Amino acid sequence: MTPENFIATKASEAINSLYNKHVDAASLQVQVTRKEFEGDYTLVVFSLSRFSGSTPENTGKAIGEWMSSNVPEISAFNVAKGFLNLSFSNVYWNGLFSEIVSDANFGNLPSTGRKIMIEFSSPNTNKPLHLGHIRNNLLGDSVSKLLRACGNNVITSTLVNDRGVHICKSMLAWEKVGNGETPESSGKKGDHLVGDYYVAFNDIYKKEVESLIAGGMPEDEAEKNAPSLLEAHRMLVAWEHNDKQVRDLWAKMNSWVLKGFDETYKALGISFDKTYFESRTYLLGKELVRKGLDMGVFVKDPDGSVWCDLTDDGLDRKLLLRGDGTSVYITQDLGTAEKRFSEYNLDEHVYVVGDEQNYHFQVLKLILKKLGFPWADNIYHLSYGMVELPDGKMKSREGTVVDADDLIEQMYETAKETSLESGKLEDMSDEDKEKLYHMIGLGALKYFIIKVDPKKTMLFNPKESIDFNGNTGPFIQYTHARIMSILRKADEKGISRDLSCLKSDLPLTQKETRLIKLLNSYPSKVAEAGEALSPALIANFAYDLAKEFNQYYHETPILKESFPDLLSGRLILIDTVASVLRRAMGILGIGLPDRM
RNA sequence: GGUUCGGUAGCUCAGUUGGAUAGAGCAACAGAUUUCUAAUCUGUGGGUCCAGGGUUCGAAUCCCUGCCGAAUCACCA
Repeated sequence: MTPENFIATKASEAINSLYNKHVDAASLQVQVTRKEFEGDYTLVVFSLSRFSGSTPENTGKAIGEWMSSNVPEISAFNVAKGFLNLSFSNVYWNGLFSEIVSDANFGNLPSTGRKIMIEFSSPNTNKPLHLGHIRNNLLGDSVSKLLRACGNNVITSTLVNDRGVHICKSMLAWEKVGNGETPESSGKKGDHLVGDYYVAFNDIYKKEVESLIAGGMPEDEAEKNAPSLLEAHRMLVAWEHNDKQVRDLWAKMNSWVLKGFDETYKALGISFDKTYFESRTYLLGKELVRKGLDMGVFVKDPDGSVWCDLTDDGLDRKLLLRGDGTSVYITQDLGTAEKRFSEYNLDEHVYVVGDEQNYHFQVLKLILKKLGFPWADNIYHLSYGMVELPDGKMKSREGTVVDADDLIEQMYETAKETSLESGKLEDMSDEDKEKLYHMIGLGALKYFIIKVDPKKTMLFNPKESIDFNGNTGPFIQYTHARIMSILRKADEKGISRDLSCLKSDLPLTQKETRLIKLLNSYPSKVAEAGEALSPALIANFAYDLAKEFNQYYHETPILKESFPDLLSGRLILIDTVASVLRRAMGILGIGLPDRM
């Protein structure tokens, strides 16, 4: 039981005993006491005057007196306005501390038996990943780990958008001006190579449009009739008709891109349990359209196109099948959702997709509901805002896109520079150093992005992101490294860390009870974050804990003086801090080094 | 125009089911290193929580109106 629940329960008993009124413990408000007041937890008593018929102050006093004489764990109380501040005894904190230490599975919630699929990343195979994808990938990866920590069976998946006219554009440009260039022959990473031809296509296209306009064609018509664009469309049709030459080229270039993506994912420390390819799923959903027509939830227009009328729900009419019978994006999504739920027997499905698709997912859910699927309510769109740069939005046309690989490299380099400046790693092997630079650089990047509320448009300042102070990943990594350093030193000195020293009368300083309080709140923080699909909550928790530890570290000579039991108890405490930091940062996908 | 989401310190962001004098970091300034790692810590200054109204013991938080910003409203994906 958490301290908050404990107090609520006891307070409910107090009210029962004092005023002979029943009040549900869950309805009572208990919060952590603010720093400037004496006490550990605070019961808000304003609303309890109705039971006592007295002022909040008197009510607080009465309940406080009852608790301090009837609840041995409560050592003191004071009342300020309508707030009853309660202090726990040293015995209680020691007990709580022992519980945390002895729970090998601390912070991992019991199994829910629920199976959840989470789809994220979902890249197009015509260009490399950029900063926007990084936010997506990091969110998806950390949320999947968070849901696992919450006791769910999680399947990570990605849907590779490997077909469509945008892919044909890269292919076409490669055919025209590529001279047979390959990743091997050019030394370029596959996704970058293909991306270059996507850019090359746009150059060709732009010139064609210009010359058509110069020849007297209106702009909008020129944009539709540029020869290369028409050619790309013909290529798409050939692809759909399984034209061998087109398919071979497509398969070859896609394999380059996918290999490039794999490297980026590996550098980010991300993997998927299941990879779907749009080229194999894009025809799904037509069955559902038929079903919807039979059920009368869809309508067919005279031209043969099929629609779902959502005007009663405050939305528009949504197209599901074109007049020629071909499907559109949402048709495919309906089909894949149905397939996944039935194939995997899912309880929930989370989609990590940018907020420009909020409307799409609103519609998707609504249509699935109209089709009568009971799981339609268990679809969550984890929507995230755009990443902007100090000089504005990223625009691929203007070349202001931050490339994922470049960024990762840049973070690594900065971590390396800063580490070299500190000069603390001279005796470390080169191999370990490389690992460490990567861990720090990536930790900085991941933490910077994950700590921001997903739905907010965020500003990414490349310079500031590589800050190793303050609320950053490296700060937490550094805190961990310091703890490990102390533990190493303790081992050298032969100081034991025997759990038997944890007796109920071990004296604790205020800073130490604060640390225990924080540690103890971790499981409920995980539950809360899992509920809200918000790894940012975990990031902020980790920072709070690291900060609290650093303050403690500064004013407490951990290895100096004191009795053996006290010394041993302190070491166990900071060891537990390190272990909870590892758990929390593990959810964010951030590694913690033993030294740095 | 409709819908959805944002607006908190100079900047980047927290702020729990409505609770006490709204918090961090960065930047600025002033301090602390014979140390268990100073990549740290302490202090100072900095606020019309977009504006106005409402609900109540109590509002950054909930409701209404307005202002500003973003996304979206495709036979694109």
